[in-house]
Amino acid sequence: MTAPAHGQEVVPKFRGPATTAPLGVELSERETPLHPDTRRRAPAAHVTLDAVAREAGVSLATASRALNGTTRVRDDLRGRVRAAADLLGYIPNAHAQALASAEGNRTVGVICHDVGDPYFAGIASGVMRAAAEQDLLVMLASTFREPSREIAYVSMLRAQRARAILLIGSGFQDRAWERAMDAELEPYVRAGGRVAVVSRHRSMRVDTVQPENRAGAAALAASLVELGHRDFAVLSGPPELTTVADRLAGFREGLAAAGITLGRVVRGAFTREGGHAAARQLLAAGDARPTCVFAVTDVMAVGALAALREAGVRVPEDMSLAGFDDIPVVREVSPPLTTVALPLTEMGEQVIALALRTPSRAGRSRVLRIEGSVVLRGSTGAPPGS
Amino acid sequence: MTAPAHGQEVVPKFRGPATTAPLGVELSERETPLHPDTRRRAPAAHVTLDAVAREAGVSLATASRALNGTTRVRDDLRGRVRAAADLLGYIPNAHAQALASAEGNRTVGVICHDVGDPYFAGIASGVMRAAAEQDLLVMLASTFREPSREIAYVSMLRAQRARAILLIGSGFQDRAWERAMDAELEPYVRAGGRVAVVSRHRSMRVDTVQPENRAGAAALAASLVELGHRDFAVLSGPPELTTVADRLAGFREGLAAAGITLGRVVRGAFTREGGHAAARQLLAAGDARPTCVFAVTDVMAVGALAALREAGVRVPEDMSLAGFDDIPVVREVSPPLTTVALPLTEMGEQVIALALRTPSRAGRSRVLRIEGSVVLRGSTGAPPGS
DNA sequence: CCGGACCATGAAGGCGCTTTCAGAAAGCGC
DNA sequence: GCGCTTTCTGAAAGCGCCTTCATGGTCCGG
Repeated sequence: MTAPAHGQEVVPKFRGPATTAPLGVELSERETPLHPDTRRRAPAAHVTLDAVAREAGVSLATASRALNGTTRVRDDLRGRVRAAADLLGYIPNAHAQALASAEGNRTVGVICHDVGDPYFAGIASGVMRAAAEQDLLVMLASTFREPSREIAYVSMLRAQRARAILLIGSGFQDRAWERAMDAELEPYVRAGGRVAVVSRHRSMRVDTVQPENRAGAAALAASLVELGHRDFAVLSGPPELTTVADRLAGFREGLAAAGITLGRVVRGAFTREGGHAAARQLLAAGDARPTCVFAVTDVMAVGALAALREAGVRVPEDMSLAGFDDIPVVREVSPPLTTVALPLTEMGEQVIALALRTPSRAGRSRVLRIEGSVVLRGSTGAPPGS
Repeated sequence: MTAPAHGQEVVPKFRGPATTAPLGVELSERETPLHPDTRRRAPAAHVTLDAVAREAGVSLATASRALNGTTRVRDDLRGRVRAAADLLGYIPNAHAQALASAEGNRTVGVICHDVGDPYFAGIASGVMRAAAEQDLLVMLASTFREPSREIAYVSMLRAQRARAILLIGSGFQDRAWERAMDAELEPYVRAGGRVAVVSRHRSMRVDTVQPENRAGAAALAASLVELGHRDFAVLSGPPELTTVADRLAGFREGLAAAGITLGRVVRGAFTREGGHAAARQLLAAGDARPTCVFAVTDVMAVGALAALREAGVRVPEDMSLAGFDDIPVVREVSPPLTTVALPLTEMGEQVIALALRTPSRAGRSRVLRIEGSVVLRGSTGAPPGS
């Protein structure tokens, strides 16, 4: 569908004036020297193994064996093949390889909510490191928290015959979605695909890296009570996320153990802005203010901290604030945030290891529980007037 | 290819004891219900188009056409094929598709230094968003700043016949490396592959999103001079990174324009810790302290800020501090950092757009210049004693 | 010096799909 | 009703590679 060839090609030798595009960016073209044959728009075909074999004067089969080392090949032939491959710049076609060999390809799929979020970036970083060690390529997808998109991605990864699919981040408490996801995953697993997840527990019979959200939140609550707090509020996220539900429940349990009932729960988006808005909403409410606030994620806590500062609420003198996850940024803000630390990078490494490990007895899924540890930092202190 | 049915199925009803693993994590197995035929380790073959065609009672060719809509197919047949595909849970084999059609596959490769770094996470996020819109799958690789690994990844992406390869982040000023990279990229481009980069300019005749590092740093310098500063220091990164060289040079130029010579330049790693260490080193030196410090990236600036605080140096009262990039965290620290803002997400969207756009006249590579804008925040002020 | 065991090699058959190419069916004007 | 064009369908040829399978050659003991 290329334009009909002109008899004469006219390339204006024109160093484009800096045309100014919106947003303060500038687009220009620069001329580059080119090999004569590149000018013709005839995408030089890729070098195939066949060409290598011919160049080396051996059969296709031998060339394949020489390059992959599957079978012994006479040394001199192997040398010739290698040399030919080099000379021609041969790169095997991974698709053809995957198709021909039952071995499956060397790619794994990772689906998270948003790589831009430090929580996922941390886990993804761990996954990448582990993948690199095993010589695997990672296909990363961000769902931007849209459940349907997550399913669509699983489907795409299935089409790619990814060796494993990793689902990172809270699932959704939605029956229909769960069923759809299960319907997508089940045939994949049956066909030999591996699945592992981080932070999901409902209806998933797959290997899981499970942060102890509930216990962690409970422990945090206990620590905060110990500081002297009695009036609490929680900045919560979307209730359909299992992580949110667990942390909230855990926090409640922790308080209950000390005979305290949780006060207000304000709901916000699972982002910095969500935390900011929730905190403002909390302050706006006329009620007596809590002495301590727990944001279900650090990302939200950071937003909340900003909101408190803007409102002139001193942390921790007027109000204590705590989060969950221990993303890097919480150590940089001031005061640094008290939180429940999760080993994010390590979790990423674990989840891929779990997926790739030889499956245990058929039908058994493993659960790797990750205990969070409460880290008290400057954002929490004794309640005012104590 | 289904497993032979058993007469009787015996599934041990055994809830595995929780075996405790190192690192405060706990590994346990849980039993899951399984379809009888899943027990046999005979990875149920994938459903093929052939099966769908047979189920629908049409030829392979028709089934293909019906599903892809490449040619008109009688409505009732198309319906039957669709239904059969659905029923069987057919998912096309992307490898086979890629191999058969010259269309190439729908994946793009992205190589960055480290997704865990907020700078790259921001750009990656933009890439992912744009890719999602175009229904593309992204293969993401982190080099962890090892040049050779970058080349290896390009090679892997070539093997995958990725539609485009995006190189994100500063290149290395190293002749041998450049040559090797070029040798890898050139055949790829000749074969119709697209390449686009962010922040590279040496020896690359490819589409580029180029932040104006030099101009940005110069403008920052001018702004700082305007605040009254005369004594400057720079916390610099690995000199082989082009970005570092440009920002440093730009900052020098900006100062020179005001007749000022740059004082100390302390070199550190391109990380938070690198910035921290560099700042400490700067303070440790007996010299008269500069009144203003420029860290070549925000990530380093954040580390430097921590170091200054630890050393009891007040920012900006005792010393001003500025960074470059405007990653999200700099707005959260206190004081918030002065920096040169780059539209990271947008840059990610642009670089993929650039790569995917129909190539301009043969041999022309486009350069999209991104102007950074100086954002003065709390971390900079008038020099002490003024 | 011959037969069998062993090995490296080449020919050929897929892997699952797209896409010509040719043929059957249907619609049209004369 | 005939010949023509216009549609749509099915057969078959690959895409690039791996992997039996069979073959020719070599090495050994007998």
